[in-house]
Parts: sequence; C-alpha cells; structure tokens
Amino acid sequence: MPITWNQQLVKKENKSLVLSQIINHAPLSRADIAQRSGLNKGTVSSLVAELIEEKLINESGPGESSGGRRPVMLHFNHGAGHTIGIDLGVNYILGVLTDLSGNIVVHKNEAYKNISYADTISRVVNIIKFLISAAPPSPYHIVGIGVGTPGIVDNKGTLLLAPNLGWHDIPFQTELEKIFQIPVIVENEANTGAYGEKRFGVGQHADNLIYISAGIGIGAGIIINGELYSGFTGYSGEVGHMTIDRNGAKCTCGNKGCWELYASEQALLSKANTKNSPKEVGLDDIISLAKEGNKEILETLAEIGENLAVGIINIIHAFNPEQIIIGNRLASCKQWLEPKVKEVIQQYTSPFNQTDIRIDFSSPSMPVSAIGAAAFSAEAFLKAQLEIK
Amino acid sequence: MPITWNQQLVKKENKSLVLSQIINHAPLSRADIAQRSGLNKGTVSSLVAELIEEKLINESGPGESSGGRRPVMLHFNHGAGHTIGIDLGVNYILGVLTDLSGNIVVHKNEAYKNISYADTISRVVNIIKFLISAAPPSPYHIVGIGVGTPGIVDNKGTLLLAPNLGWHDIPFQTELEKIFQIPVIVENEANTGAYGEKRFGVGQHADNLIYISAGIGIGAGIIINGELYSGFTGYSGEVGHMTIDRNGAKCTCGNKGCWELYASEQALLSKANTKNSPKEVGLDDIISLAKEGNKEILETLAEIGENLAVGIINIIHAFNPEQIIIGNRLASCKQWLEPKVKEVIQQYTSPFNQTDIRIDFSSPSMPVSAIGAAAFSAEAFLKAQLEIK
DNA sequence: TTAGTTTGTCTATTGAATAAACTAAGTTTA
DNA sequence: TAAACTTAGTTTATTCAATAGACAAACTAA
Repeated sequence: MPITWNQQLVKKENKSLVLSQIINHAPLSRADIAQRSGLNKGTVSSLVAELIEEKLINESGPGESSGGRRPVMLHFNHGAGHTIGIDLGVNYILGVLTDLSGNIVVHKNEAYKNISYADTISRVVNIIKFLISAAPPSPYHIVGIGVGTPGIVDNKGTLLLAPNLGWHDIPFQTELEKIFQIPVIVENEANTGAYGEKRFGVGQHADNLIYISAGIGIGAGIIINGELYSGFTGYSGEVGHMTIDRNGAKCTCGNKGCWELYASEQALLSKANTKNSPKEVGLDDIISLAKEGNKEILETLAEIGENLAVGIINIIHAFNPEQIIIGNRLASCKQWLEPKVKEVIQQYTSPFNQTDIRIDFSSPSMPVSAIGAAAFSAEAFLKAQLEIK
Repeated sequence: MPITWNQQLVKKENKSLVLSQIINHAPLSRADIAQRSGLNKGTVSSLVAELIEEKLINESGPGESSGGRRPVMLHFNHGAGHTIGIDLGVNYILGVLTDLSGNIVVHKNEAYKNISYADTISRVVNIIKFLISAAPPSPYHIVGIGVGTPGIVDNKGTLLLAPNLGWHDIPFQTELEKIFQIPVIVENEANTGAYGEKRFGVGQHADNLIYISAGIGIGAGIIINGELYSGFTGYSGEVGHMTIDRNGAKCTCGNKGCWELYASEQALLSKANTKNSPKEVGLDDIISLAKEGNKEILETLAEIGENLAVGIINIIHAFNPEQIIIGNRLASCKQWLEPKVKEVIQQYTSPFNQTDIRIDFSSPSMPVSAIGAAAFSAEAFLKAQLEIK
C-alpha cells in the first residue's frame, strides 16, 4: 500500500527538517530556523519544544543580539546516545564508539594473523562488549551497531562470501542482533567507507561520489543523490572484478584480466616482491623504500597508479560522478600514486568529464569505514525516533 | 531553501497518488481507490472531482455490482493532451505523436544519408510541425516535446558532442523551445531508450535496470529506483568507452581497447566486411546470411555476443541491476547473440549475481527511444499540472 | 527616556484528512 | 415481492497541524 499523506506525516517531516537544520548548522535560534526553513515561527517553536522534550536538542545560553532581544541558541544533543562502528578487516578489527554526530569517544584496535572464524567472531563480540561498557551514560544509551566487512553482503546483512577471510554465508546481522538486542547494520566495507567519506571525510560536499576501496582487493561504494546505492540485491560496487584486459592473467574469480589483479595492494605487493626477491616486503617497507627514492619501487608505484586510473576512467564513464575518492590501504601511497592517476585520467577522459570531476584520496588517519558504519546506525536511530508518535 | 510540508503539499501528493492509481490500474471506482490507497472515501471523492474538473480523468458507465450499488468506473483521460517524441538517429529521424499514456497516435519516419547540420535541424522542425498539425483536438493540446539523440547531452539539454553526427555544442533544447514555445526535453538516446523500456517495454517490472543501446556506438541508460540516473552533469552511461582490453586497438576517443570497438554494430560490420570482401554488407545482409546459416557470419555473431557479454559483466559487477536490456540495432540479431551472451555471463559472474539478474533484448518493432522521450515530456506535464494551485 | 528591533509565544483562522452518518442503488433471502 | 443486506459514493462534524498576526519580552540606539 502506498504512503498517504496526512498531517501526522507533515509534522514528522517538518520536525525532521528542523532537526537536520540544527544538526548541520548549529548553533541556531528558533528565529534562524524559521527563516532558513520557511516554516512559521510558531511552528518552529512547537517542534523545537518536542525535540527538547525528547532530549535530541539542547538550549544553550543566549547568543549575540543583533539589535533586539537576544536569541536562545539551540544545539544538537550529540550525547543523547551512542553508536558502535566496527571495521572488520582481513587481519584486524577496528571498533569505535561514537556519539550521534560521529565523534569518536572510545576506540579499540586489534591486529592478528590467521585466526579461525569462531575466534574472529568472539573478538568482535568482545570489542563490542567493551565499547558498550565504556559508553558514557546517556538518555538513549547504545542505539545501534554498524559493521563494515570485506566481501559480498546481501540486503539482509548476511555475508554471502568473503574470499579474503575464507568465509561464506554468515548471517552476521541476525546473530549480532540476537546477542545484543540492538539494531545492527552490516554492509560491505566499501559502502561504509563511502558513507564515512560522505559524512565526515573529503566527500562532504558531493552528492554523487564513488569511493574506491583499494586494499587486498578492490571494491567501490556508490553514493547517488546523497544516498548509498547498494544495488538491487546489495552486491553493487564489485568493480575489482571488472575486466580491463580480456586477454590478461587469470583471476581467482574465474574470469581474466580483472582490475584488482593490476591495481590493488595485492598487485603492488606481488610486483614489489618479484623485483626484490631477497626478503618479503610489506606495504610499510614499500613506503619506506619510496621515501628513500628507490627507483624500482617508484616505477612499480607509477605502474599501479596507471592501472588504478584505467579502472577509474571506466567508472567515470559509467557513472559520471561528481567526485572519486581513493581509500583504504593504497591511500597511504597517495604521494606517489596521485600524480600518475591524475595524469592518466586527464589524458583518457573527455574534456567534459575532466572539468567537473574531483579526484581525492582518503586521509589515512581517519577510520572512515568504522565511523561510516556507526553513522549508518545513528541515522537509522534518528529516523526511527522521529517516526514514533 | 528546503521544502516545508503543509496541507497544500499533502493534497498535491495525495492527488498525484490518486491519479497514478488510475493511470496504472484503470478502470477503478472511487471505492477501489480508497481501499488500495488507504485514503478516506470522502477524500478520494473530492480529489477525483478535481481531477475530473481538470479533464485528467473521465467517468465511464457503471461497472459490475458485487452485491450492492454499482460503482462508477474512472479512467485516465489519455487524450487530455499529446506529446511528441523524436528519435534522432545518425541517418534517420523517427517522430511520434503519443497520447498521455504513450500510445502512438501518428508517426513519421525519414531516412537520409550525409546531410548537413542545418538540413537535419530543419527536417526535425518540419516533422514536429507535421505532428503538431496532425494532433487531434484536446483540452491541453501539445504539452511537450522530447528528443533522444546520440552523443553527450548535458543537464540543460545542450548536445555537447555527437561524433557520429559530426556535431558539437548544439543548444537543442533552448532552440526548439524558442521555436515551439512548449517545454522541450533533450536527452541522450540511451537514456530515452531506457525510460521507454521501463515504461512500455520489457523493463516494466524492474526498478533498477540498465539499458544498453548497441548501435554504431554503445551507450547505456541507467534506471535506479525507478528513475533515470543521468549522472552529476548528465554524461553517465558512456560505457562504450569502457576499457576492456587495455592493450587493444586504438579508439577514436584516444583510449585503447574500448568496448564499442568489439561489441557494437560498427564492430560487427567491420568484421563481416573484412571476411566477405567482394561487396559491402550491411546489417540486413548479415541477418539474411545468418538465416541462411552462413558459417563465417554465425561465427562473427558469436564473437560479438561474447564481446558484448564481457562489457555487460563489468556493468553487472558495478551496478548489480535487476535487469539488463540490450537494445538498438544489435537487438535485431537477438536470435544469434542471446545464447552466447547468456552463456558467457553465466560463466563469468558469481552465482549470487546470476540468480537474480534478467537479461533481455528490446523488441525491435517498438520505437523505445522515441516513445521514451515522449513519455518524459508527458510525465513532466502531469507533474507540473498537479503543481498548479 | 523613548523609539525601534528582534526573539519567542499565544490565539484565531484556515484547510486538509478523517470518522461516521447518510443517501443511492443495487443483490439476496425468506 | 417485500424485507434485509451490501456496496458506492456524498455530506457533515471533528481533528490537527500550519499559518498570520497580535503580543510580550528583552534588547539596542538615539
């Protein structure tokens, strides 16, 4: 049955509008909100009163007068509740406890190698328990848990396949909800990363962006009209298995010439290790060598940059996004990749695409996937909260 | 300024809901609409009265009784106005006059070879004039013109570049609006085709679909959540220039190994003509030869099918759509392309993608691009009409 | 001190949806 | 065939949220 509009819905939408104005532009007075939104002053007053009642916003002291009565400033109550975001990597877990604005309150990091499925799950559960116990008191306490994970996740939060973890068919969302009795959202790590960049990172001013998660494999998170597009069944952004060289090397997926064979962290490591056989080098070693000016490594990085660009050009042609953000592990090589990536894109896209597109790298210090996952949950909570009554 | 919700907007939305129920499920009685939509009977009655007043719907004779008073059946007034759709091809113009439901009332076809820009424009204008004069009388007369054209079109309806037409920077929309004083919409031909398939073709039941227009070049129209996604600046779907063989042949776009070098009508013609040198064969000849069972042609078609599949697999990985529709000229080779396309897709996509995706071909008899363009205009008219008062 | 300004609240009005009573026009049953 | 029941559509009183505008509160400026 379609949605029919009535006064209750009108009120909900307007209340949501008032709240988002405060979230995005605080501090604001009631008068400011009325002017910005076009709502009547009285309407704003009554909606604000309800939001204060629900502890979602606060009044602070009076602001500066501009020639008349001093306004009462309103703020979003960040601390009305907290959410937990988990970035589940191939050999690490990064957990954050954030307030409703996405500020990290507590974080916990664990690294490990080759542990079992059961072990990983129990570590995840323990980290969540720790974060819950570390949460400061608040009216709504913990309002949700978000998890970003490598692999194919369907619309119901089941991890169908994660080759790099060696897992398949894990009903993650259901299991965590059973344990914690809190709404859980499980998404592909590129999707949470995309959302993290959109909300808190370099993508804040774009409504149509593609986040390219270049780690061991390559995935993409797609933001269209400000919202995550996860595909019909949830599997969008599997761009790592896009064919860019149909006569190329064989991929584990069964196909040939997949992009991630040429442009992922794995590709970089493989290339670096055949060239410098004596001892195995990791990403950190590569960065050190690049800083020292090692010619072979610099050449390898340039090659990876070129390969990255080839796939990005394909993505630009298909999506015509406003912005491309390159994130995950390879973003730490920005310094050496960026010039080549931009040069090749400049060379092989039409001038129309060039003028408007921005290419950026994630800031490696920001855990976008974890805070993006947390932000998903926070958003879901606020939406549900406004729905009530 | 954001939209604020008030009673007028509620009414508009509900009126729009009532109208769309009638459009999609006519004949319906007032009682049917109330039950389907959840709106109150009285509300439906009053909205229906206004829609009748505005000539957008009609009452017909009483329907079948189901044990009580006989219902008055309501119908969408298809003929309240008409729209014009133009499919501007490389060497043809196809114009249709449709009613507001997309039924073709009059159509006009012109084929030509190598004529100038000025000549083409004047033919387009003449066809539109003819179609306007051929329109039956109606309350709203001609409510809009839609044009689908090969090439890159920006958000303002300017044809930035059409290599196959040899045109660039044509402010099509502005010029036609100046001449006819009616709202004009200009879109890439793949976009109008996608919309045509969604509304009237094989894509009617999918809300996330990609229409692949395989003609001289290859373009794609993207429907996400039931709506056309045309990219940030309008250039999405340039998938013909997606690299599938980075060491491959050079393309006119400056890049190497573009998909349309291997899988377009042009690719088919080139291959067929090197193999059968004596006289130049066209698409019709190829179809005849294939029907006769000509081995070389059948092999060539299989090869094109395989190449088509390679690009489609990339698109599936990126978008995870519900449906892929292959249209334009190559759709007439469905019989020979389909088995190979499906076989290769089956082989090289993950099982998750296979179970849910439908691959279809356009029906060659339906002028999807023209009726899609017309439908864009019709939709814009109805939206604007409901906006008033 | 007085006039003017800005903020926020209060009150009467408007207008849309709704529930429920009502009229209209049929069918079913005794 | 009349009475009872059903369904369709209209009318009326009620509810509820937004609005306009009056008003009070608290400030600035002359």
